[in-house]
Amino acid sequence: MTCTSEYVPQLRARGFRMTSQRLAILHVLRHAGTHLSPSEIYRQAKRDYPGLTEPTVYRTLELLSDIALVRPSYNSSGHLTYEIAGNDHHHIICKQCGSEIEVEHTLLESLYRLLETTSGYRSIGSHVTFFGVCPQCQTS
Amino acid sequence: MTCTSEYVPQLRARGFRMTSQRLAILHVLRHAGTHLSPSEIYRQAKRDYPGLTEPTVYRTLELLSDIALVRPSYNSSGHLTYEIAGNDHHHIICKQCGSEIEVEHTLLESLYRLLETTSGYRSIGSHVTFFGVCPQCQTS
DNA sequence: ATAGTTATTGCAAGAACTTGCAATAAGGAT
DNA sequence: ATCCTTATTGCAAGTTCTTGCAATAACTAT
Ligand SMILES: [Mn+2]
Ligand SMILES: [Mn+2]
Ligand SMILES: [Zn+2]
Ligand SMILES: [Zn+2]
Repeated sequence: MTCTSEYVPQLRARGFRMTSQRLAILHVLRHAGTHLSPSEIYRQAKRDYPGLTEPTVYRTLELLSDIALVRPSYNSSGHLTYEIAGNDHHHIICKQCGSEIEVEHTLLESLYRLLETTSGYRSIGSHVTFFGVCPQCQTS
Repeated sequence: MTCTSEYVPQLRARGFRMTSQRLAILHVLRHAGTHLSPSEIYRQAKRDYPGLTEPTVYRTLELLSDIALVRPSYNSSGHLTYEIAGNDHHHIICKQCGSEIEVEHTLLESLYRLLETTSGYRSIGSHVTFFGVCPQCQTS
């Protein structure tokens, strides 16, 4: 499945257009498979499309988040990072050393049901980041 | 309980000093009782202590977060905001209209126990923000 | 009270992020 | 193929946030 064939319909369905800039950014995120900062995305996508500018990167990442093609999250220093949307998961980051682990979404499902019934809010979102202290840092 | 008498010992206990700047910032947050952005905190605290500068505000908020006197969180547009530490709670923000509600921490307690046992991480932190769609926005 | 130690601050410069607006180009229609 | 509409971009300027370093002031010890 190529980036073009996969993402063009998803953009069109919402009334958005595919552009070289968006394709370059999606390509970077898809190939990376991890969380990337806007500036790192900018740096890499510029290789594909040298005319790319920073404002476009920021605006594109926000759009792609809105239509759920990418997921925003915060790293240990509180800055926004993005990753390509895929299997649902969450993160726990160590407050002290910054080490990060993934958490299956299934662990949160009963909480989400509870939140939805008690709050009335729906489709309460994925990709949450929790902060704690990792096993290593607990000993020292 | 005055700000000075309450917070001086908490800073000292960790080897930090109380300053007019920190006192002014703590005072603003305590009086506000809601989430405030760094620039709003700066604006208000400057009234108490006109010499205050922005770098000090940012550094202070980070310090106070580290020692848990204030809690950081993200608003609907993804920007950092801070509130004075108090009763444990979390938030759900509507992705569409930005409306925000609080969630008792007790609702999350069993999840936290589950996360701690499965991950090995400890004291997994409070003040999480979930994103969903509020009752009003569901109808339209 | 005074002096000494060093955490904290202000300054200045830089990096990251945002915004308005005119120019461009994607997609639809002819 | 060509034109038309308007979503999208680049540019330039502005705002927010960060960082190194020298000056300041909080606390300790005398
Ligand atoms: Mn992730
Ligand atoms: Mn809160
Ligand atoms: Zn750790
Ligand atoms: Zn809403």
